[in-house]
Amino acid sequence: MSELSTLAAMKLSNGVEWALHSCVTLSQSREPVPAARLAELHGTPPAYLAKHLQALSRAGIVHSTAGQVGGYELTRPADQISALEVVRAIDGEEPAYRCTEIRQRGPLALPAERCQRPCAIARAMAAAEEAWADALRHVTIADLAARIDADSEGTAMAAVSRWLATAR
Amino acid sequence: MSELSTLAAMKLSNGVEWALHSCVTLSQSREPVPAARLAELHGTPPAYLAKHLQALSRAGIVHSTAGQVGGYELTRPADQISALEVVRAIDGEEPAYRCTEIRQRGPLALPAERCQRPCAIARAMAAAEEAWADALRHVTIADLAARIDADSEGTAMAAVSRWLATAR
DNA sequence: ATGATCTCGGACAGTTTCTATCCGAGTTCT
DNA sequence: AGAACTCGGATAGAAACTGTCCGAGATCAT
Repeated sequence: MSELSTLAAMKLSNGVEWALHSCVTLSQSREPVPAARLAELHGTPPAYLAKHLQALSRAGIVHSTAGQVGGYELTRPADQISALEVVRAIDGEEPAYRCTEIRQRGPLALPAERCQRPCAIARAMAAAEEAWADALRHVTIADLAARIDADSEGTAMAAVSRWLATAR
Repeated sequence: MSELSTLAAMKLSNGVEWALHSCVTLSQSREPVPAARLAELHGTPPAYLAKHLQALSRAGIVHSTAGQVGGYELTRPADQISALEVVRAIDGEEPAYRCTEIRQRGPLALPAERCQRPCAIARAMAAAEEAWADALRHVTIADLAARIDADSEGTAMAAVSRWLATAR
């Protein structure tokens, strides 16, 4: 009788973590930062991180510049970019719970005309996701940077700025 | 310039929907209901639904009985089973966001002794997931059944009970 | 008591999604 | 104008989800 529990879970794409850290890092530099440099700082595969940065670019969160002095930079001040925007840019806009209209199938199927409002189960799941989104909507990249700095007693962000400026 | 958006999203297992509907259905019957019968009612693949019902059984939400008059039944009153329990049973206990400790990697890696508290980004994501869980924790299977019944003006649950009792 | 029928339970493939990588298009500096 | 460096999308590999099958166990009829 082994307590074999499946630890699958509502998996959030791994790139979300890298994207959030990248945005916090970018908030500490006014000059464009190449993807390879972000990958080196975060210890992640360069090519794969680049793919996620492209998603941020498409979402209008960062702006990319090509060429020798190119790289990525935030399009707006860090206090005007919410964590929710970043998560949605990487993970997609589609809700986690997708109702397949079970009530319209089987021997007790309801007619479509009586299913204009989402079913109660879908409503409950949507409300939960809205609570999740609200929590992330009110957290900005600037907030995250400030908290990380506080955790390190004000040394972390300065160290990042210093590292970004050196060894270009 | 096609607005090609990736609609991947924090995908929640499809079986969550079937499990929630199954629990609502089981709340309308005091006798065990076979998996094949639930699948017929919901219009889902019988064998695959059975797989998810096994997960509910392992989580202690339903009790299975073998044999000719066997099937699944709820282990507790429907007002003592939260939607969160059902979702967790199917989708797993692991949080959606998994921190890989980026701060401990790269040239600016922090020593492990200064990383006993989760990093600020992980804390923000955990808080959002806790808000999501709270919303689902306060919704019971009985609530869902009552709301579905209200949506159909009090006919849906009676129809389910009637269908379960017939054509055995 | 025995056999047959019906049930659940875990082990077995197919398909989609995520992970990871490479090379071409465009831009800047020499 | 040439060279070096950057982003961008198209291309393989791995993991997870989706779907299915057959065996183990229990109940009812004989």
